[in-house]
Amino acid sequence: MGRRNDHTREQLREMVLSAAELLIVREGMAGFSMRKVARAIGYTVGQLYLLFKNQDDLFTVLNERTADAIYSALLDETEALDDPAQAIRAAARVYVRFAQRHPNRWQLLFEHRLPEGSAVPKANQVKVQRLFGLIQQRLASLFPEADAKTLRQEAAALWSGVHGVAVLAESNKLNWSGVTDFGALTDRLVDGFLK
Amino acid sequence: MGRRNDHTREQLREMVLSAAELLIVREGMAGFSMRKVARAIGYTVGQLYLLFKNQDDLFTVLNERTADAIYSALLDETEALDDPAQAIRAAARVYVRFAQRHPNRWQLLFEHRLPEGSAVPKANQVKVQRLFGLIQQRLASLFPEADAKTLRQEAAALWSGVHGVAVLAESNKLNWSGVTDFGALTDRLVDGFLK
DNA sequence: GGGCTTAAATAAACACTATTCATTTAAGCC
DNA sequence: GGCTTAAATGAATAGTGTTTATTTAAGCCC
Repeated sequence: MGRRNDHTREQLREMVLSAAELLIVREGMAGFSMRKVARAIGYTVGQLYLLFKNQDDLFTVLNERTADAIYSALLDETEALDDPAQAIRAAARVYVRFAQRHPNRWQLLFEHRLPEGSAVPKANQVKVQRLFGLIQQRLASLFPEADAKTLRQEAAALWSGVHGVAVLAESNKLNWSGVTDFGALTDRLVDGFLK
Repeated sequence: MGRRNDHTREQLREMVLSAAELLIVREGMAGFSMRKVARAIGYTVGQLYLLFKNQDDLFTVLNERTADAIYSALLDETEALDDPAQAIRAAARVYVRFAQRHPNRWQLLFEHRLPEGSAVPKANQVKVQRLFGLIQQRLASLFPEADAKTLRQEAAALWSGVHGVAVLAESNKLNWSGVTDFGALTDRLVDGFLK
């Protein structure tokens, strides 16, 4: 076939994105291919390259969405909490749980690298930093007397730690002998830190 | 050519491993290929498959070596230290620095996944757990009264955190606004924890 | 309605990849 | 010197991302 006009360009992009996301969820990065995505939406590969610059571009957009999903999850579970310490604990647990429940999307977000030379787009950086911003705010209201710089460093240390738990919960590397309750592990880390 | 007998089977394996490691260091997982390795040692691809089961098998052996290298680095920088708190601080810094200095080997170790179904070989698991064991010991001598179980959990929480700093130092994801001194960040995390 | 323009979609090609295996080559032994 | 056997090759298979000439049909004008 040639021109069909079944869908608008925007609709097509959306179809590609959701098919790609489903494929990532089901088969992970290893099982992903542009041809599979094309087949899933009933078009040929060539069409994908009229909608996205290349595979990395497609991945970048998917990662934006994953960052949004994490942000929403964090917001949902913390915005009702007034106590900043409790909010941080809840946020950490949500973050770790997201990694466990959506390992393939998590991996795409944090392990996929663009070819060297091409920088991560601003939009993506902002969306990822926003996650961190939530914690920084809570920490600020927990320690109102602290100056901005130490606060940022403190937040970075804390959230690096939480990120580490998430990474290991998801990958099962380091295979902790006997430690399986990552929720408790997260609490331990956060509580150890907030004192 | 056919049979040459230039090298023993063991020598050949060693040649493959060091060529593969060099390639990983230089070009990372993305730039790696079996053909490049074969070319580098002056043999054809087919030969690689007489020496290693497949690419994943080769990667698994490389990862064993990386785990060894990290273990040696940790041991070198901590065995002379008597104070367990200082030893843990030093170990954490070494761990993070390794990730920064050898990002491609680090990535292969912690981000490469075997196809689902095939388990990580025992030898590899042991070599990675050994890293964690070092910290656990130091923590044990720091808190002699603690029971084994809480000690393990405490060590897991601490080392997850350190691992998180390493991951983020190496990947530069989360792009901390302004935080560039990951050594200081590591100290902050460890010190926050040891209290 | 028929022809024209133009955008949408395809199909085929290119240069790669991991992996397998029949075939060839040569080293070591009788 | 001939035979056995292990070492090494080379070609083939089935995939990959990406590009591009070509085809198709939708929308518009006469």
